[in-house]
Amino acid sequence: MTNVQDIFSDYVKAKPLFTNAAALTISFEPGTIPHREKQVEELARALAPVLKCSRPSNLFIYGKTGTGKSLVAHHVTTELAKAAVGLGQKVRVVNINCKMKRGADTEYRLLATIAKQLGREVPFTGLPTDQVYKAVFESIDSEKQVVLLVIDEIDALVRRTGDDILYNLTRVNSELKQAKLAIIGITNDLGFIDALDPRVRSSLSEEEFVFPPYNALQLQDILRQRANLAFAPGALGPGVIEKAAALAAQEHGDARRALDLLRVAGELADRKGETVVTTAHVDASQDKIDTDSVLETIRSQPRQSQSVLAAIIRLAEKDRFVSTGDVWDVYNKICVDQGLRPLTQRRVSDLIGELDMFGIITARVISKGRGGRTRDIELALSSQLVEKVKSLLTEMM
DNA sequence: AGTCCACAGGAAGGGCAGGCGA
DNA sequence: TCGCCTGCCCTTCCTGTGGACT
Repeated sequence: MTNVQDIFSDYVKAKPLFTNAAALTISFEPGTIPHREKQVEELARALAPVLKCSRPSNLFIYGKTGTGKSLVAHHVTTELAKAAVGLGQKVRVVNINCKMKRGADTEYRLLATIAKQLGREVPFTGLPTDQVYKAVFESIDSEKQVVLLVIDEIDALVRRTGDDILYNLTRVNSELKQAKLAIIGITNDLGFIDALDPRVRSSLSEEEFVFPPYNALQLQDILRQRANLAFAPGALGPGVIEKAAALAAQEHGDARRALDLLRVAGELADRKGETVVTTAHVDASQDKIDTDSVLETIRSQPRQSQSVLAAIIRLAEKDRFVSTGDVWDVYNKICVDQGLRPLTQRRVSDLIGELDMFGIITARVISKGRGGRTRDIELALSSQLVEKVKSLLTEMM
């Protein structure tokens, strides 16, 4: 039998793999950003007018997930604010991420978050919207300053709330007496700007920047830079960085994914008490990341949504073709068993759409002629993962 | 060509909870 | 405590639709 004390003492005695694991997280800001020198320079030039207290153009940054958009924007605006201090100017940077739940997913909350970051407390619900606009406006115009409003995942905001808020924000400048406001919009949806109201489009997107995906070699450079900070010398086995970079390059050159792969591979090796991270750990890391994210998504869903998924799994085991109507029938039975009040078919249809969006299922609208129009629903998970999901659902329901 | 199925999905609105000021 | 305002989840009602069948 293994002695628990031995495990602990082995762990303490073992040479540490990590020297600074934080260097592998997305929030870590390295001093330089490899392969984004051009973008950093262009963005800096576009924002430089701030230092002469004039308003820079509103900017728009496009690029897929993990292409360094937020990192570059954060880096340049932070440096800009520093430079401004030296010149006796005041630059305030307000960072908003619209994907953060309860942060900026509605017009009201976005405004409340902006006001809060500018030092003005606004209750997270309760006030009429025009009053919140007023609070934001006043806190921007409270002194002679340039406010840079960095809105990350701006497409998520517009999808949820429409583009009125952007229209209103872009018009704020004409009313400001002493301050100036510039908006930096960041999105990974390349078609996003075309869907905007033309008035918003022209004023919001005065200058555009496109961040291309990283290729495998560039990802290797990024990983090496971070790995040098994160791992002890000799902790990475041969081919580890190359493998993590190659896997992430397949996922549209996502640096975030590459960093996650390396970090989790390190954690897996560390947990087993091994002194070197190998390519096998990178493979295991890929599985673990995918599994964990799926299970976590499912765990965070409300019971109704879990019941819909349980119905889909039950049907998918019997039949290859699963339609919305089938799901609704089985879902109703599950609700009776669970003592849940069943939702309407309309609502269940939306829940199916959400599961599709999460990538847990794929739901394609098809027409079966006289058989009607419905969705063809399939599980998008491996059979191993389905088993794990099933036991998670039985545990939770 | 027209019909008809089984939904998709948009629009409107109800009910509730959280939070405010009076 | 009350009236008001918000977001959120949900229902109800409705129109739209691809393609097999008549």
